[in-house]
Amino acid sequence: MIYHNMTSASSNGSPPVGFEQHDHGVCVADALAVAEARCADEGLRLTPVRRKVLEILLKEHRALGAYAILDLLREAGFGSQPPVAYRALDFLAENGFVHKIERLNAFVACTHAHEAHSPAFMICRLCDAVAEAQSTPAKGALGAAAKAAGFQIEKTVVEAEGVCPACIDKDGG
Amino acid sequence: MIYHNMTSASSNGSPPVGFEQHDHGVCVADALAVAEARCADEGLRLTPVRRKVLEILLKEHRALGAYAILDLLREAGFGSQPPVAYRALDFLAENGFVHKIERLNAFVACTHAHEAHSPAFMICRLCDAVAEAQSTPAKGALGAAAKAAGFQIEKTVVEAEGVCPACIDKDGG
DNA sequence: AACCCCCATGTGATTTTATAACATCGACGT
DNA sequence: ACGTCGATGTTATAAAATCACATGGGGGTT
Repeated sequence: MIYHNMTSASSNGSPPVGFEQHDHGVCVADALAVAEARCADEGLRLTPVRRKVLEILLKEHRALGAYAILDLLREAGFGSQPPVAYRALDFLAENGFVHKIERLNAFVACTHAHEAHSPAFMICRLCDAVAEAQSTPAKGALGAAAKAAGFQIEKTVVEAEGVCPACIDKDGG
Repeated sequence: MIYHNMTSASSNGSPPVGFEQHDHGVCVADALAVAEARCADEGLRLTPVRRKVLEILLKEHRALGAYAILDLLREAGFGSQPPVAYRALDFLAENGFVHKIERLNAFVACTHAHEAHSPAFMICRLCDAVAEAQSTPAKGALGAAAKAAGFQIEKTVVEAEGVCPACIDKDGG
C-alpha cells in the first residue's frame, strides 16, 4: 500500500476523494475495521460482495460509477451483472458506509462511517475530485422553510459544484 | 408552491414557498411573462420549443422527467427525440428558468426566475411532491469547509427528502 | 438427518436516462 | 445570392438502473 500520495493509490489517473494528502493505507484499513465492527454490533451482514465493494471504494478513494465498480467486482471473481453492484451499494448506502453523489451518479466511501452525520460534498467540475464535509442543512434557511411548510426532513443531499484548490492553481485562479 | 398536479386553482394569497395551494393560472402566466421579458433583456432566444417546455413545466407544476416532457412536446407537434427535450432543458436550466432535481432525475419550473437565488428543494418520498425554498449553503458549515479547503463554490445542490404536510396527515404523522 | 424459510447472490432481459454524430433549416449580415 | 451561426430534427448508441426469476447457503425446527 502506498503511504504518501493518495493519487498514486488510484488504479488510474482519476482524481481522489478529498483535497488533502493523508495516510491512505491506514484510512482504508481503519474504515474496513470500523465497518466490520459496526456490522457485528448491529447484526448487519457484511458479506463478501459488500465488503469487496466497500474495499474497492476505499482503495480507489474517489467517486466511482456503479459500472466501474462492477468491472472491478468481475475482476475479483464476483458476479458481473448490474444488480450485483447495485444491491451491494444499496446495503452500504442504507447503512452509511458509502454515499451516493447524485450529481455524478457515482458513489464514494464514507470516511465518517462511525458517526451519525449529514454529509456535504464539494465536487470539482474540472477534475471531478470529490471531498466530503459535514453540513447542517436543517439548521439554516432550509430548516426554517421546512418548519414553516410543515415538511419533515429525513435526509438531505448537499453537493457543491466548483473548482478544487489544485485546479484553481492550474488554471490561474 | 406545490409541484404535483393541481386540478383546481385557488386564489388564496400564496406565500412564496411551501406546499400550499395558490392561484395557478396567475403563476403560470406571470412566470412566462417574466421569462420572456428577461430573455428580451439579455438577448436570450426563448424559441418555440424552449417556451413550450417551460410552459409544460409551469402548467404541470411538478417535477417531470425528460421523457415525460418529450411526450408532451410530441403531442404539441414538436420533435420527439430525446435531444429535443434535453437541449431545451439545458437552455432553461442554464438560464435559471428551470431546475433539475438530481435526486429524481427530473425538472421543475423555477418560480423565482427573476431573482438570483440558490434553490433548495423539499421532496416528499411518499408522493413525490417537490417544493422550492431558498438556501444559503455557502454561509454555513459547508462554506466554512470550502474556505478551509480552498474550494471555490460556484453552485450548490440542496435537496431535502422527507414527508410533506399532506402525507404526514394521511399517514397519521 | 431432512425440511423449511429467509436472505443473498447470480443471470438474462428490459427500462429509464442521457449523449453522440450528423443533416437541415432559418435568421442575419455582407 | 452567399456564408455563417445557432437551433432543430433524426438516427443511433451509451450510461444508469431495475425487473423477474433461478440458485444456493445458513439457521432453525422437527
